[in-house]
Amino acid sequence: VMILRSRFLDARRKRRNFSKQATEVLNEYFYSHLSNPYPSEEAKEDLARQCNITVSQVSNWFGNKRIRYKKNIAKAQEEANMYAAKKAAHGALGGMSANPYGLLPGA
Amino acid sequence: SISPPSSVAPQSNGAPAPSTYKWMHTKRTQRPAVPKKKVIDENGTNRTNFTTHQLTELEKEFHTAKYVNRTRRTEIANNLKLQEAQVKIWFQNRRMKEKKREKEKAFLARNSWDSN
DNA sequence: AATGCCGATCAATCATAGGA
DNA sequence: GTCCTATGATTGATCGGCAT
Repeated sequence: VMILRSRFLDARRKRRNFSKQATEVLNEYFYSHLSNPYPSEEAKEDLARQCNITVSQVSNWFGNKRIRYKKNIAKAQEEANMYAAKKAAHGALGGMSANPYGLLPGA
Repeated sequence: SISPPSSVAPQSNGAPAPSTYKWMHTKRTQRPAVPKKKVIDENGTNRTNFTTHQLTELEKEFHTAKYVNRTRRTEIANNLKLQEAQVKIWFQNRRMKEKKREKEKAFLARNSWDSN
């Protein structure tokens, strides 16, 4: 209790988890851009609107996601494949084909 | 719309796709300390935790001026026992923080479609 | 060539939410 | 209520680019 951060001042740190749908939207974007999960400012604003959160929160989410993904690639890749499969099954006719996500569990 | 720190993954030919991409390996030099001087911590974590006093003083200074001269910066660093670079970085981060808050505020105001 | 600032990000940590 | 993990936010410091 010496230096202690006067953290109690950070009342704003009253965190609330994002809605399930919001997390779903963010994850879908993240895993469909796994080769470069760095949304542009515009993409962030778009995601923010879709998720009903702020742009900063979108930035925080991606920052945390990237770091934590790296922390445990093995575990995260399962989730990655899950989203990849989900997208593949759902977006067979979708309108995208540039360079999807591609993961290989064999590693 | 610009500044993706790292480009895309190799994705050459034949192979389906890499299981890992460049951004996943990027190891930002594990805390090499600020600019010059080096004071490696117990393990190498050089993220200094400013004391409440230091932060309070820095905030006061910021309230006076968003930017610091070289001379003022030297004084502050001396008084607070911080590296000049740390003071410089602190002000930089502080300005960014303020700007971010203003930005959110504006965006939020724009979003609240009341104006009836 | 050197130094400062910006914008974005990193990386570690804080503090709480959620689940067992 | 206790303990542990998941997760949003904060922040000192780094990276690349650009300006002075």
